[in-house]
Amino acid sequence: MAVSEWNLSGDEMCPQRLVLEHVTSRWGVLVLIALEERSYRFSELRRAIGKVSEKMLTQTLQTLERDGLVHRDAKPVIPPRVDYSLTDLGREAAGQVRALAAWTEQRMDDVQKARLAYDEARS
Amino acid sequence: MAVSEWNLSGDEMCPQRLVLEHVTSRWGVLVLIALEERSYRFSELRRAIGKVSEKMLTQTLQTLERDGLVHRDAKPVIPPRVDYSLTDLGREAAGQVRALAAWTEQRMDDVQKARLAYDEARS
DNA sequence: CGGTATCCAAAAGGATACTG
DNA sequence: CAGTATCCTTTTGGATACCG
Repeated sequence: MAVSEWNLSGDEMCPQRLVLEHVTSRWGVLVLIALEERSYRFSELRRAIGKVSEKMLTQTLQTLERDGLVHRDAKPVIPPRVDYSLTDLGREAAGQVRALAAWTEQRMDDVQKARLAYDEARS
Repeated sequence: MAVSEWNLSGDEMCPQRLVLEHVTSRWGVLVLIALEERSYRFSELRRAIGKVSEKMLTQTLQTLERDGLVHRDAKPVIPPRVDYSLTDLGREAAGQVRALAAWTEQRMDDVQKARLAYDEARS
């Protein structure tokens, strides 16, 4: 696919670009990596991730569910209990995201050095 | 690395997370994929990508240059000529990003189906 | 040509209160 | 518990004007 086709046409993005944004979004990345290990309940996931607001976690989970990456299992009990897990498609996505995350971790030293050199050259 | 460590601590993100944001940012993705093919001049790159403003392209290129992913070669001529290319580190990053992009392209049909099913179930 | 600086509109994100 | 609804703040992005 050509570079220019990954861009906006008129006012909207191409659909691929949207999925890419969803899985690489601020909380999307963390949700996918967390759920790759095991399934989580809503509040449990919220604590695991750390500082995400209810609103953003809900929004992120709904987006990923709609894209078919996350499975939502709401048990009809009181108090409510909802379990989230990855679908097969979601596991593929999580693998890709984790690869990218692992790369940044692996090359972080090189990036830090580059930043120091860059800042140095300009001070 | 544990999930919670990929998150914010106090007010700032962990450095890995920042690099991840840079390479997966709206224009960062397109810049990396474009420069993976060949080097570009500023305006040429702008046309190739399509609808990016000067400001955002400049900002994106500076961020990626600072992270050591993009090499900036400013020729001392009039009119000015600046060539952008990938560093070795940048080529690695571009490979990862392209893998993720290729995945979204490959699985787009499944995602579309999931979306239709999701919307259907709620209408 | 390849930027920088400034201003403004739009979108993302968070705090709080409320509900089944 | 797991959300929804509302309001408000912060961030992002683009248009415009100017400079070396």
